[in-house]
Amino acid sequence: MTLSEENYLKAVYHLESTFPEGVPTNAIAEEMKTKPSSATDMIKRLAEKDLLAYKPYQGAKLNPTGRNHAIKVIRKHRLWESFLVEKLNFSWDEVHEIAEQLEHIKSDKLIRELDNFLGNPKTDPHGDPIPDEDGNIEIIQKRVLSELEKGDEGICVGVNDSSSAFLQYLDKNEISLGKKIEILEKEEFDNSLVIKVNGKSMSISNLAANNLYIKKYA
Amino acid sequence: MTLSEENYLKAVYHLESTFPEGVPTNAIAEEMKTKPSSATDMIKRLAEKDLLAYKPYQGAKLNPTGRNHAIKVIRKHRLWESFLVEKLNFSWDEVHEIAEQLEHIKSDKLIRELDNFLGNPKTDPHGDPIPDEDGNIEIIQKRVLSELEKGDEGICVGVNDSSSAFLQYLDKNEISLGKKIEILEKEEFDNSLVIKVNGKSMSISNLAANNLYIKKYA
DNA sequence: AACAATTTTTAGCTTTGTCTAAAATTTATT
DNA sequence: AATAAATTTTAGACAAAGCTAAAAATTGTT
Repeated sequence: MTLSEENYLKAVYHLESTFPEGVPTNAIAEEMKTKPSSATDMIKRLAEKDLLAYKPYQGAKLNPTGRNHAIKVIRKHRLWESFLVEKLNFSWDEVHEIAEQLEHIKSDKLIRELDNFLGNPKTDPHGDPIPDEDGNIEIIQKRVLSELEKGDEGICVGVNDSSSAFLQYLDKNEISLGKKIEILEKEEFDNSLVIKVNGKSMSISNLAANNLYIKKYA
Repeated sequence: MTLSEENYLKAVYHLESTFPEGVPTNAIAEEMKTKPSSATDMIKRLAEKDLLAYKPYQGAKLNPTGRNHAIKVIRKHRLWESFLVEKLNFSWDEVHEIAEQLEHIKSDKLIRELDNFLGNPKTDPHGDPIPDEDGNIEIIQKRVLSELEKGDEGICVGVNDSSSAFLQYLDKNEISLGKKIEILEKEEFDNSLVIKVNGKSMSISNLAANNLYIKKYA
């Protein structure tokens, strides 16, 4: 399994939630920042290797073997991100690129020991669940902040956009995982929200609210 | 700088102590487990990129830029080996292959933080010196055990052969870095030695004694 | 000095993963 | 249903890094 093959599997895995009937070539190409023709080539190779199902013009669907591989890579990515933040003083907006490299290191023992060393964390620094050794991945029920209604309350459990820009915006406004958020107002005009967090009220754009995951209080 | 280029630089660096007048193509090919023709190709590319001096049939010589790159890779390799042993319960014979992968991860901050996290170790688990951030590498004055004479004493400071087989042999005989070793006898016939270590005497073959570095007491 | 042996280089081919441009297929629109 | 638009695939090229086989240069031996 080459580095590039692993990255494609991961891309297909992530896109499957948006395209459950088959992930389009163009979507894969965009995710991988390559051209559709390149994506086609790679998808064919992965189908050849029996990691996914592919019918021309019908998109790609991981089979259990391929999904397993993808999940293993994701497990490694999220464990390394946790390591960087917990042990090496990285902030949550600095870890993605490095974890993209580290996730391809091959050693079962390494990742098992790393998991133990970190105390078997359940989620990574962005709130995403870390699959266990057998590939089981906990589905955290979450919704985007913008879905909530006036008066609703919840806690911040993750982000959809892991870009430095967004994460630093959150840092600046003291919004982090575990924080309690209450909807004070919904502005019809631009779908922005007024929320209460840290006892203070602030305004948050629809774009930002679309990228913040909340677990609503029951 | 590709992974392969980094590995070649490292190979040339290691071979320069044996071939100070220029590292022969064949030696590089052997070290890299490729064919001489492949080595020639790569050496030319590295010369093209101004990392080493190359004249056909004259071997390769790193220039300061190339040497710097090589040392950085070696620094990363040895820090990762230390991490694996100190933090993740690896033994010294298990770390080499994984460090070969980890040494290519690109992030200055990562390696700086890792160094601090480990408490800025001076040597790796095999006794090899870890270069500092500026590429300064301490030359530990050492000699192979087989050079010592009857009655000499010293402490074990490193190994020349990092193979699992050799390291496990040392483990089995409770020889590790820092151990005091005294030469009780030299056997003329096969150049084996009788040594005292851990208060017990044992016999050690010439081959083994050639791969164990000792710092002789002044 | 001449020939043999060794070392090194060159030339040409392969695979991986990318690209562009053109062809084919599917979807949308009138 | 026919045509336009969008998507996807095919065909052919390219760079990296390796290979084999053959040529060239160097070194060693008589």
